[in-house]
Amino acid sequence: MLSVTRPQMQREPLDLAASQPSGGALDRRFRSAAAKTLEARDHLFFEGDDKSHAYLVEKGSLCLYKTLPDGRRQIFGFAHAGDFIALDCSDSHSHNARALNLTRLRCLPAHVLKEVGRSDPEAGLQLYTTLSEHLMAARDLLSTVGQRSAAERLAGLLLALARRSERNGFDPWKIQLPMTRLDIADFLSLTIETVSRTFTKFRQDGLIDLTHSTLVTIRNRKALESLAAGERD
Amino acid sequence: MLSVTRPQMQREPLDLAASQPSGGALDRRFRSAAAKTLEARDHLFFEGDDKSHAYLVEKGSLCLYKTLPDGRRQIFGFAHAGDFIALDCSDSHSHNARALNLTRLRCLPAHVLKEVGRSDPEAGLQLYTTLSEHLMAARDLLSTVGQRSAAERLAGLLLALARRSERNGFDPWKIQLPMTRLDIADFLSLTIETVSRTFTKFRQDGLIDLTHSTLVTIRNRKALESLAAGERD
DNA sequence: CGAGTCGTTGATTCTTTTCAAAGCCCGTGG
DNA sequence: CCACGGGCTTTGAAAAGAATCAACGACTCG
Repeated sequence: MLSVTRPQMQREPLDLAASQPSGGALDRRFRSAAAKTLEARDHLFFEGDDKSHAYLVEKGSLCLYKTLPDGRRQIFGFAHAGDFIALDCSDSHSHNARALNLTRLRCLPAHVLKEVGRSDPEAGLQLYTTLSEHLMAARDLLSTVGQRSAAERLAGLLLALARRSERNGFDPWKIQLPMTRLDIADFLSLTIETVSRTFTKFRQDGLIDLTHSTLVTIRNRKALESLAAGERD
Repeated sequence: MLSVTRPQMQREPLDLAASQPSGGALDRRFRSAAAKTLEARDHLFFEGDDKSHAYLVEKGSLCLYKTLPDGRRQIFGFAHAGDFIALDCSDSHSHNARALNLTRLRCLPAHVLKEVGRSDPEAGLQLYTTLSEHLMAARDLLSTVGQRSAAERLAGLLLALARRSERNGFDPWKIQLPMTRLDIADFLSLTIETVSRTFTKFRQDGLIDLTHSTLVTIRNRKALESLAAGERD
């Protein structure tokens, strides 16, 4: 391994949605755009589709993913209220977007987005910052998936969800999972069995309670944090 | 697994450097900026450092990586001549950058970059496209690392290097590896032993020749491509 | 020539996946 | 109200793939 003699600052890993306090100049453009509603499991778009619009999530949540020809799936993020989707600059979508539950979005035509980026410096800046955050999120997930064990990955996800919970004014100790085991597995690059077993292990070790398969109560945050930090016990 | 009934278009996986034909408006800004030279193994910057500049590589190559507290390392890209580094919009560097060999760069002060993005629409657009490409590269690598086997990952890397070779006017069948086994391992999230064994296996199976550990000749491109595509034999 | 770095190979271990089966939850309909 | 069915989750046993530990070989630079 490479030895680096400099101190390292770790960003919060797995910050699912790098959503800033909404209300930027870009937000305003979206809020006046056409609305759209999706049922659970509906796709907003598929990989390869022409990119007609960029989107702002107003309510609900979606998962963003890619698949290999044989069906293996990699989720690289979940988008929640306040998050932007498909901000990148390409003519066709580079991934799929599917609603996890009832979802409402605002749809800004792609050419308008490009025009806004050019003509409105403030919106352009927010576009730039948001894209940067998406990039950092992707790289963080990459190093999580590439370097961490199953337990470390799941601990990181639970803490990220807890932080999100807290940010939204909910109890940071009780996490209502918005996604299934399969979604978690495909996000963390594990199988559902491994995810399930890791949940069970966390419960047995007293790190969490599992009232229900979708309701996690954190019992030992310290332990989860030290796992997620990746210090290799 | 999720069943999607739509056709899927795969982007080229592992396009290491999404470098456009240089000569954009952004390039011009950099070319007139201060130059800097790094020896092999020198760091350009570390994670957490204040971001003073963004960079354009003029000659040589660097690797961009993150490390966990215990030293595990994830390389998420290599930057070669014509590539931009640290274009993202944050006050401190989110990763490390280290020269693989003798490297020359142009350094544009961060505040100038921001100003250029705001005031020069054409440069702003190139900034936007380049950042988008970096984002797609990160997501591609994520799904490679998350979903593919060791052989599939290495095949993908070799083909990406071959394409780069070709793009630069070199023989697309002979690849001069610019990085060590450790770099490859940390890029593909494998160990050096697994990388080495996979090279050996490719050689034994007649997919490549290994004149030297850093000189790969492609003998069966079809087979490599079908591996890299990820169709699961 | 010798030290050191990098790469290869072998034997073994470990984590995670795969395959298989059973349990649970929840909505539907009798 | 309870039985039935289907999807999701859990659990177990076996297998596979990659990591780890260890040793050796090749090449480079003093």
